[in-house]
Amino acid sequence: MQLKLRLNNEDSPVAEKRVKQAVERKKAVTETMDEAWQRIFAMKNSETDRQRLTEVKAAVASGVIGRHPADVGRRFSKAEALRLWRELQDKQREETLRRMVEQTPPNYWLITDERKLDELLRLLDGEDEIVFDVETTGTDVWKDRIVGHVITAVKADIHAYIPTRHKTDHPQLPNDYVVQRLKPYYENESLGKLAHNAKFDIHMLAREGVDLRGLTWDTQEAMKILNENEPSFALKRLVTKYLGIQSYTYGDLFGKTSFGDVSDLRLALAYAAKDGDVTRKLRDFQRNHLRRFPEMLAYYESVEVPLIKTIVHMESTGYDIDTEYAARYGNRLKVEIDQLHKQLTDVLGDINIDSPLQLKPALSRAIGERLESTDAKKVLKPLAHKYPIVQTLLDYKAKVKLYSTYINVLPDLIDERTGKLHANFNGNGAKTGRMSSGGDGGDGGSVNLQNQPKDARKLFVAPPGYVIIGADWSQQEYRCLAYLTGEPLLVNAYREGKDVYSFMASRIFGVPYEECGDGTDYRKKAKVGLLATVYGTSKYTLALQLGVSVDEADKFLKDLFASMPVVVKWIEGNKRFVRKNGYVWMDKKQRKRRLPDAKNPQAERWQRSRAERQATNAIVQGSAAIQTKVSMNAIYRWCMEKQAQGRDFKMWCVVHDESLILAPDDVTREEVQEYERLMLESYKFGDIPLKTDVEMMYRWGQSVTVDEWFRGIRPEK
DNA sequence: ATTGAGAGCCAC
DNA sequence: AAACGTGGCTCTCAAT
Repeated sequence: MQLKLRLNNEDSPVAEKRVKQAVERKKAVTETMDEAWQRIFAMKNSETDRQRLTEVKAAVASGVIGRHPADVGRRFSKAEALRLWRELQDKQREETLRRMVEQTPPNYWLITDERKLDELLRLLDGEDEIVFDVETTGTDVWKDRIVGHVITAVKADIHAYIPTRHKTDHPQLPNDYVVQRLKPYYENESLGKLAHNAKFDIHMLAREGVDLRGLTWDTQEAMKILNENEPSFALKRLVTKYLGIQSYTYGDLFGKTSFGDVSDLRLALAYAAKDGDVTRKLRDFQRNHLRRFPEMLAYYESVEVPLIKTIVHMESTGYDIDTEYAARYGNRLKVEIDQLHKQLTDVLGDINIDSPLQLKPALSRAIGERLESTDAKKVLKPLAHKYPIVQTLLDYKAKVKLYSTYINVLPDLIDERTGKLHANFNGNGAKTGRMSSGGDGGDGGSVNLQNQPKDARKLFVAPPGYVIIGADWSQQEYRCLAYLTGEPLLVNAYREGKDVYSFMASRIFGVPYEECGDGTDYRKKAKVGLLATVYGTSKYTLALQLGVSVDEADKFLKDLFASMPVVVKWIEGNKRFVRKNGYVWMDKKQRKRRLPDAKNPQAERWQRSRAERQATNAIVQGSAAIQTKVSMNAIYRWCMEKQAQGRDFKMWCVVHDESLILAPDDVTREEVQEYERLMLESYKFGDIPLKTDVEMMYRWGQSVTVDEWFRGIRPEK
């Protein structure tokens, strides 16, 4: 009895806690600070935590900061260390701000009256280029507002800050007045403009009715050309790293305070004008480096820089979302999801189906098979025909994904002011130079326009009076491969206008072309095989994909390679090159993909193999992306020309190998042909013929052909 | 409440 | 340890 009682006591959480505390007290007494740090650094810390802990350790060691007397008796914990980090931040922040104001250089001008503004504008009249940067209330280009303008007169070496909407008692010029005075300069094409992340500033200026022209350099995008592996593209980080100029991030100095709430304008000047100053210095540094690679410099200036305005235009166009359709569709999905959920919990018990951790054991028990994971494609799909509950689970998962990531979310992202959903596109989101989409959603919500599933695309509709025209490059990457390699098999197939997969299948399997048509096993295998070649798929993965043995997959790969010896040699050459140089070139040396693992003797074998696979993939993917970007710029210019003629054409969306525009719904056949020509002629892959399929639609994905459209047939609304 | 990691899944 | 390249969003779960 006594024993049992004692055990109960020991087991109770209260007792457990007491024991723990006792142990900790003992540790606090016995543990030195060095040991405490050792213990904390041995924990699984995130990269930011590790960084912070390192700073605190140094600050404690040098006596800048110390433990609170109340804490000294306790064990030094990671939590306490991170609390100290925050204190350290505050302390450093105040000190830094004070010093910054004190040390403001005389060529930093705070402009709060007309006389001084006049003086700046007279300077600008003698300039060839300026740096521009707007300070704002936040980072949402659709909701936030400008609170001040940074202008650097490059030749004069004057860096001005013109506050316009700060919450302060200090006098300042009204924003409308400043915009009206600056507008002629902002819009002057022959006055060059430099900026860091210009897309943001151009959007913000557009809000004020300014159409920025003459952009010549974006230091953020330039950095992505100079080193796509850079850990951070924030201006301050780059300036600190490459120019050796100590520069604090906005967060370091102001935390979460909106810049408009900075009431001390001397402080605002010291911070803001420095941006203009260092942006120009960073541009000079970057240009010096890029000049050693004339093709890269030319590509950057003629494609990447103009692309920024193209993207601003596309993002501004925005998307009309059919909210009624979304509501109906969403409700239906919700009902179906609830039904499926009930069926699942009836069998699996009261678990969270959405938690793989809970689902795996429950499902394993239900079907009596040990499961490796609950991955739908790899694990569940093959079991679906055997167990109805697995099929139910697959249906449930698919519907939940569609509902919670797309259908239920899209209507909430409509901007109240513009009535449209605005996506964010990142011009160099991928290290290969492809664009990415997402992020920057303002209040949490954000959307990726490049992974909308077919069913979600139906929510995107043309505005009244417009039609969406979509055009994709047929087999963009394989035509690019044919061009880059000169592989006769591919080149001949494209020259003769044949179906490449059928053509390949015919050669690999020694079967007549006619027997390798659409839907045949031969063609399917050739298609998977070509993909495998470019991606460097192993025989093991290929075996899984084709549903054959590893030996058969191996033989298939050998046959495939034998049919395309030039491609094989080319891939081997890429591997040799990347092993020797640590990077590869994309088409015409316009871009590099740096893969240092490939030539790093310290890297593991699997890391080197991965880098070698990435090398070939990056050349193809990156070169295709160049075609897309050059064409986007051409389409944008064309839209502007059409608009000048009173025809309202706009870029709507780009998804890697597909571009979509909005056209007036009285669009003519000639206008559609102009668009098609831009797709086919803006950027060629040598003399490999290009092909594009053009579709006309009111609702994304529900299309008619151009011929049908001009015969009077209309797609579903 | 916020943050970060991991699993999973959408696109090309 | 991974075995196919490039991305981004949602959800859970643990830690703070």
